[in-house]
Amino acid sequence: MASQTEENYLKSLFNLANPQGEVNISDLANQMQVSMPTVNSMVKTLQKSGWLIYEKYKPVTLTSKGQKEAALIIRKHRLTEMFLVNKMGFGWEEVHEIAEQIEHIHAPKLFERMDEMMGFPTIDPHGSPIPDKQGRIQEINYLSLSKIKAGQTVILAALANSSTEFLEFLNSRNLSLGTELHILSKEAYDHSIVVSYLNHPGETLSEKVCEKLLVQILDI
Amino acid sequence: MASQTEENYLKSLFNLANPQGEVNISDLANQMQVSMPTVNSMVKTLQKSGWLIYEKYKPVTLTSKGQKEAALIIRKHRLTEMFLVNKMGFGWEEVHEIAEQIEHIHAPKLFERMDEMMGFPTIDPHGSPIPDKQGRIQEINYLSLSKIKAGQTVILAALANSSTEFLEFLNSRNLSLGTELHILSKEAYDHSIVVSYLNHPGETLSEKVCEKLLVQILDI
DNA sequence: CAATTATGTTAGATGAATCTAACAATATAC
DNA sequence: GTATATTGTTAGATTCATCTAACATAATTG
Repeated sequence: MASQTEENYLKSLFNLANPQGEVNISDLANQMQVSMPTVNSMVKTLQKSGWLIYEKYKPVTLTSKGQKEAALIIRKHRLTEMFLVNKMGFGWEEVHEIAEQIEHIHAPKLFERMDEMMGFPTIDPHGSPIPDKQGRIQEINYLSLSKIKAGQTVILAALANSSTEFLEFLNSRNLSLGTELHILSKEAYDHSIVVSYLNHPGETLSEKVCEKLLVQILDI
Repeated sequence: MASQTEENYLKSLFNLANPQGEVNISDLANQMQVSMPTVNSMVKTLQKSGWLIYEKYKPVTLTSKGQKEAALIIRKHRLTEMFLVNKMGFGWEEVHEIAEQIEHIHAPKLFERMDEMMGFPTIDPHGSPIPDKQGRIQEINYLSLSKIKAGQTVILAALANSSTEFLEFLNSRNLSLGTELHILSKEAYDHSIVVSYLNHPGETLSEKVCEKLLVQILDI
């Protein structure tokens, strides 16, 4: 069984993996906020337990065992976030820190009960998919709002970033998942977008914000 | 802030304290399932942080800061147990192990929400008092069923032991908190008791069981 | 392609929480 | 009240997760 520290490395490895599944030591060190030698010794440990493949001076790759383990931790994290929002009345900006701790609890029944009580949700409060019990993750390919042409109507489906600051920004603009957005115009100079939704007739969203808003095109 | 390990020592110290608040090193070692030298070095650490008073070759005593900290951890444990039973449908025999992990979560709002959702309960699923937010614990002096005379009627109010085995025994006999018990007779030889309750007209309870059943006398 | 920059590794140290072996103090019991 | 048993302490080692300093390899770039 992986220690809490090891679990956090697995999660970071999973999230940092490029399309080939590779992760650089320096990126991992940066993500984990530890020094590179620390990562170096930890990847050796993780390799010994069969969680990843490591060769000197090469990026590391999770084994399928490691990928599954990571996905199951992410499953616990996302189920917890959804439970806190749906069953305990938390705001979507409050749940990450708590889920970060609860994801390490070893109690299968606890997470099964959460899942059951919520009717087996497939996404978390930020629109990210919840891996299933086998650690399989359903990849949904949303589009970034920054890629949408003026005139189109879309539904806000997920967020590419779920930092508290970003979530609080969205709260201040009354933006939540499921909101229908009409793209009124795009500014060529700074790539900002003007949208209308609900009782917001013309809200300007910067490129930085648009990149993080993942949407589905509404075909009417 | 105390580490998870330190929190467990504080909790054990709180539970093992005699009426003078003293705890022996050997009892603590036994409770924590570690060696005495380990406890010896840990009590020195805990003293440096002001959680307890330690003098060579003397039993240790929690400071009031240490007592409060311990009570607040126990508060989180008991709130969690109650939440798992009342809001998530767990049996009283299933919750200890989970609460043992969740009690170390640092998230005041999580426990405040649990408390709120349950209407601020004062006891946990095993009848033990839940310390308040200031770490004050309301001492309730129930009587052990083994001390009750034949002919009396009592209400099962709490348990002096909450091991899974004992709770499963009680489940098998349909005994739960709030059950009204009529003491039919006491056996002088082995101190067993015959009680009637619900649809159990004559159930014999051994002395060992009676000692762990804490009751209130029903004055009619 | 050689020089520079970025990335990765080794060696050695540290603090936390644990252990065993050996020793010391206190308590108990004839 | 000494001998024995219980309880507590010291010393020294171990494992985990971390660090810094120094060095090595790989990648980038003029």
